[in-house]
This record gives sequence, C-alpha cells and structure tokens, in this order.
Amino acid sequence: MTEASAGKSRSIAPIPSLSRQRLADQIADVLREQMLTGTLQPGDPIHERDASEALGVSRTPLREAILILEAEGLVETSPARSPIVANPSLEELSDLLLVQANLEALAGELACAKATDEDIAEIRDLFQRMVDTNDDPDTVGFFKTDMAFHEAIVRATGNQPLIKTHQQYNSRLWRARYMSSRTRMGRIETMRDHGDIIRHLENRDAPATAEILRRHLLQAIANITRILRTERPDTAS
Amino acid sequence: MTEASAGKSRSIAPIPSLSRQRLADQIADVLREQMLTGTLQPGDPIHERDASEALGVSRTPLREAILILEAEGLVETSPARSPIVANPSLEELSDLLLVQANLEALAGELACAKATDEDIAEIRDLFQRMVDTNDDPDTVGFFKTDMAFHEAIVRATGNQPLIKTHQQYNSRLWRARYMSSRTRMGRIETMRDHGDIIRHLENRDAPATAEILRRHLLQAIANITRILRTERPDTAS
DNA sequence: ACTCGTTATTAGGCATACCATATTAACGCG
DNA sequence: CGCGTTAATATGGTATGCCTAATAACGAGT
Repeated sequence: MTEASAGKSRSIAPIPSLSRQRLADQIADVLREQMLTGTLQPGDPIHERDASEALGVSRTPLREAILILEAEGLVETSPARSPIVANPSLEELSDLLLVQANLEALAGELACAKATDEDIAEIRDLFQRMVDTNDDPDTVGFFKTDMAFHEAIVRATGNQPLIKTHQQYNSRLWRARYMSSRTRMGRIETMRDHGDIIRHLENRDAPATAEILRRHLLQAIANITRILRTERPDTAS
Repeated sequence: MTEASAGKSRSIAPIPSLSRQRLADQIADVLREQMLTGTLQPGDPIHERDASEALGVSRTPLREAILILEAEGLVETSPARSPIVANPSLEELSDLLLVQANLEALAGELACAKATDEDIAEIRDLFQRMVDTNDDPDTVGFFKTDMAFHEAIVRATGNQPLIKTHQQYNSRLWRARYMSSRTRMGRIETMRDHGDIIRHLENRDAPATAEILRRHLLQAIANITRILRTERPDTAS
C-alpha cells in the first residue's frame, strides 16, 4: 500500500492525478504507440475482443479508446465493421499537410511575439541535438527530435487550442512524414530549414519565421507525393 | 424484398443511414443541440445516470457521447467529477478565434482556386438570405445563416480535414459568436464584411479573400472581448 | 457444375451489474 | 465550540452478458 488505501491523510503524494488517468486514455496511448512502431499498420483491423484480451482490459475501455482515436482521425469506423487503423490517401495527406503548414506558420508568427528566451533556447537545443545526431543511423530518434522541434515552437505560442490541433495533425501525419524524413534529401533539407527557422525566431522576425515554416511543410507535401507515387502508384481512389 | 432483407416491412422509408448511426453519435448530437439552445449551459454538469435516464438510454452510449464531445472540446472532464459543459475563458475564446481566423483565411485562399461556380452561387445565396432577413428579429436564424455562409466557403475547398477542424472550432465558438452577433454593430459589420468576401471570392482574388476573412474573424475577437468584459469582468483566470 | 438460399458463426452495439474512490456529513474527542 | 476522523452515499470506472446484424460456408436444387 502506498498511501491511497485507508484514509486519505493530507495528500502526501502530489502525483495522484497522473496515475488516476482513465484506462481508456492509457489504452489510446498504447494503441498510438503501436501505430508509431508499426505494430499496428494502416488498414489493420482492431477487433474489440482480441485487442482487449491482448491488453488485459475489458472491452468497454477498449471501445472508449477507439472512440478517442476515431475523434483524432487515427482510426476509422464503419457501421458493422471492426475499426481499422487509418490509411490516409495521398490526397488526404496532402490536405492535412496544407492545413498543418498554415498552423505552423501561424505558430511561428505568434512564437516570435510570445516565446520567452527560455523557450527559444529550448528550441535551439533541439536543433543542436539534430545537428549532433545527423550522422546517426537511428532514423527514429532523429525524426522524433525533428517532431519535438516543431512541437516546441508551437508550444511556445501558449495557444492551447493551437497546440492541441497541431498535435493531432502531427499524429495523423507521423507515418508519412517519417517515411519522408528517411530519404537523404529529406534530412539535408530538414537541417537547412531548421537552421533558418531558429535564426528567424531568434531575430523575432515573425513574417520570415512564418514563411519558412510554411515552405518547410509544403515541401513535405512534394516529398511525400514523390515517395507514395513510387510505392503505391494508385490506391488513392 | 426491396431493401430490408428480413421480413420487417414495417417502415419501407429509406432511413437506414440514420437508424444505422451509432447511438453514441445520436446522443452527442442531442447534447450539442442542447448546448446551442441553452438547455445545457456552460458549466452545467452532465451526470451519467441522470442524463442517460432522461434520454432513455443506458450509461454506456451516454459515456461514449461524452468522450466524443470531450474530444471536440465541448465538455471537460475531471478524474472524479461529472463532466461539465465547457465554459471557455476569454483567453481561450481569443486563442480559438485566432486559429479559426487563419483557418478561414486559408479556406478563402483555397476556395478561390477550387470552388466551382455552383459553390460560389450557393455562398451568394446565403449572403442574399442574410440581406433579406437583416431586419428579422430572429437572431438565431440570422446567426445560423451567418455560420452557414462561413461553412459553405470552407466546404468549397474540398479539404476534408480543414472542413472538420473548422467545424469543431465553430462548435466551441458558437455561443460566444452568437452573443457577439446580437449587437447591432455586429450585424452591420457582418453584412459589410460578407459583401466584401463574396465579391473577392467571385473575382477569384485569393489574397484579398484570405485577408478579409482573417480581419473579419479577428474583429470578432475584439467584439467578444468587449462583451465579456462587461458581462463578467473576471473569471478569466 | 454453378447458383441461390439458408444457416451458423463471429463481431460489434447496447444494457446492466459490480467495484473503487472521492466527497460530504455526522459524530466524537480534545 | 471546533477540528479531526470515520462512515455512508453518490458517482464515475470497469467488466460481462445478451442482442442484432453481417458474412461466409455449406447444401440443395436446377
């Protein structure tokens, strides 16, 4: 027993709210992680009974987790079918990136006005880490730093709805952008653009920061289009 | 038989899509409507047992509906508390509107390139309806047309993620924007701006359309700020 | 042999029953 | 009289069982 068994004596532990997270949220986290690692791949069905048994939980919270992921656009449900992991078409990815480009442009603009020096220092640290690990073969680690860099910029705006929306778009774009980043040109472009971004940000040059971020994301559309065109020449309805 | 496989010739009416909808979705629709009409007001708790009984459903789909609305930001949940109808602070409304302004600016830009003539005709019809009903005391009807006008522009882009995100932001902003539109100045400004918007849209002038839409929404921030400052001088953390 | 119909199995949707915990009120002690 | 402790109650969280619908396989009839 830790502290929560008998009487609730003066709340010694200030961390109860974290462990008190809903099971559905925890399950959603696990499923998200499995989508990232590839344990769950686009198009894979998620059977209620199988998945709940595999995770050691009952069907109810599993169903609720599916609801959460559905709202985020990570799974798709059909009336009498098992929910399936979203498998966005090229058109949908393009649409998502177009919106994301503008969200990040807005974020860059706001960040120039609102970011503290500590925020910018953190962003620069993330950039530095990317430079340091540029030759590292760990593509996942490099990419996660890439994502963290962008998220840090958005977080520096302090605009909660923007942060949340941006995060959800990132979740849906994770796989596509990861594939895009694995190309050699992807890394080179990323490094150059990120250098420009942090420079404009430190200069508090809002228009320039917004524009480079928009271009950076729009470039991703071209990259992903090229990759998907070769991998799956059609399937985009 | 015609379409109903089993022998249930009770109702031949083609309402399968409606009855086929998940109960949770229907409940979420009802709750959203109640938030719009004021039956549910910001801060009101939604007790699982009471609400499910009142709607004649069990707690399970009611809980699922809550999850849907929570993902949309319309209700907020705390670990051991009944979920409550979201009561966004002025700061949060401002943040939401700032993002929405940029989403609509993007939509206007895209619509200039992608909207069909029929799309634009529909948007003009909505504008005309606003002009016709300008003297109408039915503030809700007028406001709904206002919202429909903006949504039609976004829909004309054909960008599904953008449409969905815009719709969710509108849901969260509904009440605040409705209050804003009830002021006389609100209507006058709305009419003038909408006239400019449809004009630029018909000229396919993307930069102008984007800019007027952004300004239109940013103006709403000022309006709402003024209203809330008088109604509830604080409560904004 | 092929096609259509019927049945069985499977899986998701909903309801209900159970459990754990937080909050509040009442009682007792200081 | 006030504060602390404890117990009761209410509420959200979780598990499970039943119901309905879709699908696939098998059998019969042409």
